[in-house]
Amino acid sequence: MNLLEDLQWRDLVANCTDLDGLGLRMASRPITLYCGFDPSRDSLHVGNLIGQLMLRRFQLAGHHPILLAGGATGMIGDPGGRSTERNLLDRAELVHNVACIKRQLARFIDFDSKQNPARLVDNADWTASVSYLDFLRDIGKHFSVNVMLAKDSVRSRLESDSGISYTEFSYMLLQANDFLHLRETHDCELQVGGTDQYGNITAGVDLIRKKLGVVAWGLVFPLITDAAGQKFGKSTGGGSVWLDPAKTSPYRFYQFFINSEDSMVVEYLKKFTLLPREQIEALAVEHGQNPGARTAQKALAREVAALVHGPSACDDAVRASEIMFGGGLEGVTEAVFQEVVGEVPTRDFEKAKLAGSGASVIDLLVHAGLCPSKGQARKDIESGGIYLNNVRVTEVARAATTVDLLFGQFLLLRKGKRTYAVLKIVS
RNA sequence: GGUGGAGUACCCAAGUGGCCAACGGGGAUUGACUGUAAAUCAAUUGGGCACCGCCCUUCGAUGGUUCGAAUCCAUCCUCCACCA
Repeated sequence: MNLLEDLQWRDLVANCTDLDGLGLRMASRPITLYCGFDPSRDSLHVGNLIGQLMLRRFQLAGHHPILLAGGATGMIGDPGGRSTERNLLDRAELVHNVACIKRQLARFIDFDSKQNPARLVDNADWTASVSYLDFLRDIGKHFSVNVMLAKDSVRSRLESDSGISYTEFSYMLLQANDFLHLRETHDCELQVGGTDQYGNITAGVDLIRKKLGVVAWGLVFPLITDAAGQKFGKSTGGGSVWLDPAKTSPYRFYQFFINSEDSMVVEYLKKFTLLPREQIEALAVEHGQNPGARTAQKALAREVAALVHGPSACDDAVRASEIMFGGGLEGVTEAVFQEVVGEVPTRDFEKAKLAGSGASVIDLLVHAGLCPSKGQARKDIESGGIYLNNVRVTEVARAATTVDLLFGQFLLLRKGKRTYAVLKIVS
């Protein structure tokens, strides 16, 4: 099974400018491809994983991946997939975001391969210096406004109340120019992205054909949704699932995938892991026979966490999960507990407040960020949803004192079955 | 530009002088069940407290009428529909 067949089996091919032609081209010799990443935030999230993995899959098959950080296009903003004009980022913020994202991308893909090392480029490098007049003459001349207006990303915005600014309308040209530039300087013949990028990608393919008279390909993957049809990783209560361990701890990241729904887990295994087909099919069979064992979810969470955070951090997350959901804290050593502390949100708390009659659990909950208000904290306790050191709190007026400290400096708070927070006592 | 209609809590949506912190639904949080599920059932869902009761802040904005308004009046802002 070749790469394209594998991608199709994984349902990762939503559209392609010329699948047969691309297949023939890839069969002859390695191809260079690129995928762009949006620097509108200072971290990528799980939604970006598919693109990164796509590059990784190509790299493993011997092709040459290029990761593009949108330092220039980020100044403009892609009009696709949104109903309103976006706020422009200032330059300093953008530079910071690009730097952060570069670090994340670099961790994911092999830059040291002898055969086909990945390369990282920033479109600001070739776009920032181009003059407006040159751009209009050399690039803009090749675009028909009629065609641009027909693209979904533009049309949906024209029909919306907020309309579209000239700035965002121009976004497509910039992305097309990126592809052209990479075609000329890096012999890059393929661009991959999400389906929402298809219009921009075909704009680049057309531009390359017009300017250079050569063929280029575009391949887009479907947008991933959860069982409710929501955008993947966005509606998780706590906001987006980020790749940055400071934003979403490896533990929470692992938990996110562990909680994948039965109906989706096989699809996720295909799309979010590099596991071979045979292994995924075996997991699917096992999952079908005994979904309660959740072997598929465990395999998925472990694979993805290891890819994103490394095997070591992944092991810690697994161990922390076993402690959190394995029952009480009996027999837990301080060393193991320390690992848990690293995986759940931790706040400092002044030791003096625990003296005498102590501090009320209600205040601790609010301080730890587990409850938004004292009233809510009180209600949570009344409904039996609050645990101190994994023991249910039955008294609303329960106060914590130094007697409750674990290992002399921690208080473990829990709301519901799976939401934990740790207070670290400082003097 | 003309005429008509609408702005209510996270979202949708009742309420048209006191019993309204405001029906109902969705979402969210918690509990039971369970697989750290799904489905189902139950509770909670503005904030504070000396918490089975009281206080404060909310119904587009600002003023006003009234013992008392989300509900009446005036002005303003914003959206929508129809006509030009």
